[in-house]
Amino acid sequence: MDGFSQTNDKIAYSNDDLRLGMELLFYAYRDFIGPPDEILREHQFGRAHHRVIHFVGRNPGITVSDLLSILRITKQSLSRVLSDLLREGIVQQDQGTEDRRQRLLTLSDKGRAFEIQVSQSQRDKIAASFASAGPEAVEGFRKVLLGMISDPADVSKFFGKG
Amino acid sequence: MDGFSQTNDKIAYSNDDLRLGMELLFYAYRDFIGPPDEILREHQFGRAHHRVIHFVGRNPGITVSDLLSILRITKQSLSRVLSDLLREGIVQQDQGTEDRRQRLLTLSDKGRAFEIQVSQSQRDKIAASFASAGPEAVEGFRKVLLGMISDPADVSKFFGKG
DNA sequence: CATATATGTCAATATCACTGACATATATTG
DNA sequence: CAATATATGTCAGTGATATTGACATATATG
Repeated sequence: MDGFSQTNDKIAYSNDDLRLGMELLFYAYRDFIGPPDEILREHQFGRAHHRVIHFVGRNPGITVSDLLSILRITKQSLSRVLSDLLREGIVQQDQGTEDRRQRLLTLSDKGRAFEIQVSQSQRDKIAASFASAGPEAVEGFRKVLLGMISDPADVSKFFGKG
Repeated sequence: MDGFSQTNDKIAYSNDDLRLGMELLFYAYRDFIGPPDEILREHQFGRAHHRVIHFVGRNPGITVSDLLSILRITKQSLSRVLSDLLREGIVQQDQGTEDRRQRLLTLSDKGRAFEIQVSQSQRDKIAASFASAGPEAVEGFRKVLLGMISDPADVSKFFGKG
């Protein structure tokens, strides 16, 4: 029975199954975002800075508006964070060539080094859990999380599925 | 090859594999916590209130200090949120019988109804993703997330594994 | 030229978290 | 019993992250 009840060919998950899923997500996220905080604080940065660094690193040349739509925050909120990172030389801003209104964002060398340093604990944690859970579990992890994302294009466009 | 490279009997995940995992977690969490916000705002509540409602509902009679250790926040932070919920009659507080210093927290009928209302979108989202991904994927999702939680006892103690 | 878009900035406000200090009631221990 | 520890609550100050609203500039597009 494996913890769920079966009706015809559909599997109905109990309230407890669903709550467990919600809590696993809460706890994993809680423990995932915690460790980088200390390093960030030494530089007077917070989690918002980390998110920007991550997504700019992942998508070199991303525009401000695309970054806003990933982060789902307002430009006023991004502004403070981004100007910190520009001032510290972590992120670079270049005028777009096709559309010169755009400010294309990339990490500097310093920014790339910082990204690696800050995210190391997260990479280690994911790598350890992936290795321990095994490839089928990893595939299931991906499938379920992808199914919970409102616009899967947010993800796939950055991983060459399109 | 399935997207990862193999060395002996260990599977090494690429930087991109790990980043994908990090982003899936970010996006899923982002989209998961968004929808309840509107309902909460109508009651002048925020996400912190939702978390308290969830975990008190999940663990009736939980003590303040156990709740604090789940949420990993300070008692001063919890205080504001908890007093809102007590004032609104969502959460009830009873003196412990064994240890009368303790304040045992439970949801009122009103609180249980509110919990169902606020969390409905999250249950729907998880249920849909579980159903679409299939039972093996669900098991993998659980395994990987559990592996990322620093203290798995946080979870298991509430799900009768001990 | 008129309008739309991409970006930036100023100001006010709310939520959620923190640290530090101190108070009260109750339990535990020597 | 006296001393100490624990569970909880509260006051005060601060910081990070987010919001809405208003307005400005540069550039693109019709």
